[in-house]
Amino acid sequence: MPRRPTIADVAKLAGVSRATVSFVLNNRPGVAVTTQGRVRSAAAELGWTPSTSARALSTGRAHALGLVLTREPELIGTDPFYPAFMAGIESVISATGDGLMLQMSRPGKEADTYRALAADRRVDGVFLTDLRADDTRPALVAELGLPAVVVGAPETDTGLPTVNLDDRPAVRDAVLHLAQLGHRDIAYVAGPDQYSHARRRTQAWSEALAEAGLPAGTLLPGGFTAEGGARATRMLLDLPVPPTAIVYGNDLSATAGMAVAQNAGLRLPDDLSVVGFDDVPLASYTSPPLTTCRANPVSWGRASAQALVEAVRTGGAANLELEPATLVVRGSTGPAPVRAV
Amino acid sequence: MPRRPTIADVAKLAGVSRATVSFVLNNRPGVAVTTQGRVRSAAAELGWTPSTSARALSTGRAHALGLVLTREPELIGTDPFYPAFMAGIESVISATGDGLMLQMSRPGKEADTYRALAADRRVDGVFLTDLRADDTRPALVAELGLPAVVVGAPETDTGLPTVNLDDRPAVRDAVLHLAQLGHRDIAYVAGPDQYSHARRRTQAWSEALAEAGLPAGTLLPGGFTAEGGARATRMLLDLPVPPTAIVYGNDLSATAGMAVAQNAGLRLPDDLSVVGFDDVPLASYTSPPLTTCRANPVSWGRASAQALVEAVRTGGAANLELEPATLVVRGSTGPAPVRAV
DNA sequence: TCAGCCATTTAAACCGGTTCAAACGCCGGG
DNA sequence: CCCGGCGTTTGAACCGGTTTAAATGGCTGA
Repeated sequence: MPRRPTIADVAKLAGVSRATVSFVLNNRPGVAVTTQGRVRSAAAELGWTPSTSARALSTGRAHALGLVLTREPELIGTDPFYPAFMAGIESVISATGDGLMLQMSRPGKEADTYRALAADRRVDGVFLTDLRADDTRPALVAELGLPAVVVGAPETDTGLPTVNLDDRPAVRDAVLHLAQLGHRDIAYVAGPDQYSHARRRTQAWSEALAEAGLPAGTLLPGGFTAEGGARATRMLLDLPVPPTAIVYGNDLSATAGMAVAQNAGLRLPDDLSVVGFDDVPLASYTSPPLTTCRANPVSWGRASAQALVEAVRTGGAANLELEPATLVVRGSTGPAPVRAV
Repeated sequence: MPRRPTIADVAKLAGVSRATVSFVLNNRPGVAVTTQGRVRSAAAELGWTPSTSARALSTGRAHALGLVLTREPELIGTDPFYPAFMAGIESVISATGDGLMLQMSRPGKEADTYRALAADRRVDGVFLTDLRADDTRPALVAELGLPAVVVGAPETDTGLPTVNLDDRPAVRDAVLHLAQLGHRDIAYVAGPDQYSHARRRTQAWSEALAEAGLPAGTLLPGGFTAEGGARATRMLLDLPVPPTAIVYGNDLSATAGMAVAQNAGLRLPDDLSVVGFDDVPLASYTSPPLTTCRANPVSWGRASAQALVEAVRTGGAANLELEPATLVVRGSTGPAPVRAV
């Protein structure tokens, strides 16, 4: 196992000093073209790549970004957001040569995680996802001097660059779509209330009801889980006057809710209309296919990564508003059943 | 923004040399207890944590492990494996103080990814997941001198430490369970054939059929996707004599398959029995609840991380066999329909 | 009293890059 | 012929740790 080459080996082979090699590598002006050529071919011949840790030490930049997954263990893995989001990040940082450091953390323990990331200087900046009401993380990263980008949650001003993708238009369209189909009793099964994005979707539902001139609907927590969706659905169906349509905070809850309704003997969408959120791959293949809302987490990851890279480089970045989520109408929504008066 | 403290600051405050601080930090023997105390409280007072990059440079270890996601973009995110697996990894490396570097890579381009990881010395070792037939990665990491642990795929001897979790007993149990219910025509909707684990499940199905004294069943590709599962199911139901039971390579395909069957007017499990694989959170909440196979990806991640840490430290690790996957019987399997003769 | 030993501590080199001030070689102009 | 200036190159310091060999100092036994 030959020792891997260092900048000194390249310098020797090219017949220049280490400084010159470094200049060429970072294409700094002021190096003769012929010298550049010699250095580059020497580097290529030796297969030399600068050591990340050495470079990190002297530049003070880790060349890595941090993503902390603060979601509850049982929620992580049910959510299609993160993998897609990470794919978006990757598409950006693979170009800049940065790495992505992943940390998992249980809610509540997160502050330590960020503190550790900052203290170790393992990352140059972090993504803040799943912001919650009164989230302490924006203040924390500010205190730590750690560049950060907030993913979502634009209304609470954090003083940090924010990349936002508005869920609300899709939820609003879903409600209006149902209203147009004649539904007047549209319930909502919400995600965990502490998440800003979950609350925002709930709010969009309630505002859209008002906009459509409909009475307030029943609101139940579904926790973004299958179990929560199922339980909420059972409760809704047990009401003296059950809703004719249910909008869910995500597809997982919605799919579970559909199963509950079908087990209860309801036909979808004839007896009950259902709308989800996320447009998971399964959504087109449920029975009936799920009407749902589609965001673009890949573009979100891409934009967030660009913003964070920018923030690391310049100390700040502009807020960015992405294309909002849209409604995808499929078979799980239909005309409201004619109800005995 | 005060400059963050270095080891020199701690040394000065404690009235010792930098070397002593380093010794205390790595709890090396030969430092007086009183000195240790002074150093530790000085470090605590300054809130000092050693810089990862400096440490990485002098020790030659990056204190990070690499996970390359080589799955197709459309498959990533539909699979509950990785998040759970990463949670398992995290539980180990959070104790050792290591980090987890994530890289995404399209199949085919992966060699470059590993090469880059190794060249940059960004990670001390890598997890090799989703091994495929004639996978070049084991040879590659061996050539690069990069410690690695193979996750799954025990039968193809890679010369690398392997952590395995046997899917087959669960699939076998599923087939025997169906046979006992009177099914004689049990089809299989397989995952992508190039993945070793997908092939192994297929093989388990076919062997179990033989063991149960049943004729060979129909085998169709489902690609581990919803769409593939739906398509395969349609083809199976269109057969002159459709199977009375279908085993799917994963829950996603199975769920999509269930929807297709129900849309075709079949009642489950009366007309058709269905078995999945993974036991995703949704599985208990489909209609009917999905009979499926359950592995433990968290324990897999934990064991793999332990093995990789060991391999990095000592240059090798023992192979490890985890508790095999088990069958979870729910409502989607039932007695075979009585068929007109 | 002093050599010798042990426990403890330290100075200095090293890891592999980056960066700045200084040196170099070469040119044209005075 | 010498000097100033420019384009190019380089020596050396520096980043913040680890590690080794050597120095220090206190104690014991002869």
